Amino acid sequence: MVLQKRLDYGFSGFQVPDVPRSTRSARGRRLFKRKVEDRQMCAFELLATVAGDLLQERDSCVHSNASPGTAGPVIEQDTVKQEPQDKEAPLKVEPCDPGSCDESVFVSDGALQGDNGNCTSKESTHVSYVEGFEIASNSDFSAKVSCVERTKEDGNQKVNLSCKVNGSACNESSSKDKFSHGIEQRLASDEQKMVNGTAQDTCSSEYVMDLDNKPPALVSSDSSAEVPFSGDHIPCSYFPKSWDNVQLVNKDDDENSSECTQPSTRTMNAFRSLSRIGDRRIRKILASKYWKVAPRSNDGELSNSEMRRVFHNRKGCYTRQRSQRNSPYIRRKLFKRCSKSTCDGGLSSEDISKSLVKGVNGDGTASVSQASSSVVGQEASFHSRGSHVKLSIKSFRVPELFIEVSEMETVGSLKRAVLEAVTAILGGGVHVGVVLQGKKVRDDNKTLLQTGISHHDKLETLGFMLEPTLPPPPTPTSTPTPTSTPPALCHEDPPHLVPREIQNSSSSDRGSVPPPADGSVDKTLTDSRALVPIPTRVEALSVVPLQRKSRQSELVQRRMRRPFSVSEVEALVQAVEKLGTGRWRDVKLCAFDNAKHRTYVDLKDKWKTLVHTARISPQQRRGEPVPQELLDRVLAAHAYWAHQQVKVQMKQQNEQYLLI
DNA sequence: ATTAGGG
DNA sequence: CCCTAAT
Repeated sequence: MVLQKRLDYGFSGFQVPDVPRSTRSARGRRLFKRKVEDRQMCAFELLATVAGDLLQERDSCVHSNASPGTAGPVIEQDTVKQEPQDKEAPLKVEPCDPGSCDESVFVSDGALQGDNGNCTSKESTHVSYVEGFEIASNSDFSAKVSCVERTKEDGNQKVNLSCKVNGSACNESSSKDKFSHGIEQRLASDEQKMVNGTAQDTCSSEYVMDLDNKPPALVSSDSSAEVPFSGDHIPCSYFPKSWDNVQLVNKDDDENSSECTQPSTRTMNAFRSLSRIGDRRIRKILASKYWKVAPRSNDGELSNSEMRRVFHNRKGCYTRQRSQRNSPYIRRKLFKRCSKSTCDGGLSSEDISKSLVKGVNGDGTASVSQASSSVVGQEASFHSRGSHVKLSIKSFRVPELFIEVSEMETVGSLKRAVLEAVTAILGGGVHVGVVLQGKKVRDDNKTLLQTGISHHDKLETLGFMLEPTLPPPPTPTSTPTPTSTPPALCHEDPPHLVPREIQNSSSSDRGSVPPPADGSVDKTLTDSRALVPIPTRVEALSVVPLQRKSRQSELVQRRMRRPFSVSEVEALVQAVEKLGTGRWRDVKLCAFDNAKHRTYVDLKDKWKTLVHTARISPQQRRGEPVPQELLDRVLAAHAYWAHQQVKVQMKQQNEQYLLI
């Protein structure tokens, strides 16, 4: 079955490295404007455009305190609006340790593709806060950018533009164009200012789209943190061929616009987002369903071990996502498109800075400004520069994912499959949750069938959540529910040592399918909030995905524990009786060929534990009790094959001896 | 890719 | 289950 679901992602704390200074932003801005106008740009690209384009100059990263989460007053043009609640997360730009920042920016100028507009002005940009992304199943990227701040540098004059964009087109009920409209206005206004010179270094504007009421998550300022989104390039073809097919999704109803809490010295210009943003969606259907992913060129960045880790568990899941298949470890410039542009030496992949961004509180504003100003003028290597941009992504949608999973697979394997697919895109650090009909499915051991995920009707209500890996899921632990699918048993030659009757009786239930559990969905769902993309405990969450250590552990999290069911044990025993203890691959093929989550290593390990279990007293055994009869067979088979092995060795020795 | 073992 | 050395 093929699941095509949208991923509603809920975590925060991603860091996005900043982009090196680039000279070509005017073009980007125009493009941005145009794209927005055309509504052909999905939020994600919008983000890419805004962020990538605007982030270019770290040096002049000026940062504003915007309170994306709170509904704020409308900021009139040329008026300064001071937002009292600065608790929101302003960004802090800090020098980056070059050594620790080996990641490149994920934001690129993809949106600028093909645009050869004149680049007349230089612009520095800085994304201060990204609220989130939403990527819909049908193909698009959309993003909610909570607060994007950019600084435009015009000669010695700098204009800071602060943009708050939230997700999709945020329009009033009827006008789809308001979004673009507003942006347009803003742009026009900014440009006007630029022209008039009215914009001083503290002029900022804000584009506000639908806002999130939740406070932004702060990102840890650990410079060594990992940057999930960062990376080199990802194949250009990763992106939809035609952006005409992108849709803007407006998913929030939070109509409130945010305010800019900027320093009073700044002139602010705010575009007030239209109040009610309905749940409407403005969309253009994506024509091409499949994105192409070009094979990844060897960038030699992945060590063997890394690769291995990435692929380690793939066998168990069938993930049909090209990006994953072809470029397993995509944690590189996600937004990089085939833009060969870079007309004036703008952001090229090489330009991407490796520094990371650090998130900070509002009070960091001053420091940020300082930092940025201090760097201003250092045209040189972005490498040396240490500005950081922090982005917090609350939610986003992932482009179409095609995941093929057997109905007999467990929820856990489904999660892993999704996780792998998502990880390929995001770079890991997240945990995938499954939501069905509004309820979180917690039992990873249940099969999809048992959970009801196989029905189309229910499929509609199937959703996934991405959560930070860190807060170890307060798993109720219990729910042993060993309902694994009985493996196919080998129906073949009679085992040598097992009494016939035992064999028959034990294999009587072979092939039986566990009755679908009625309450497949765990009703003990903690709270509906789980579905809410925004984590409450921002602080806690924010730090998690950023741990550098996580690089490996995050990407390849430990496989879900899946205790062997009795029927599986039975199948294993039977197979080993027949094949012996040294042919795990054959055992796998024979008895667990359709159990994707059981590798031959697993089987070997299980046999090892079975032998151990059989040797200890029943009181010492844990977990689901294994029938003594099976354990007896385990010991018998173990002894038998051990003996066989000795015999073979003796024989070989004799042959050798004779030869000599 | 498998096997064998230690952790 | 994970990790690895050795095949």
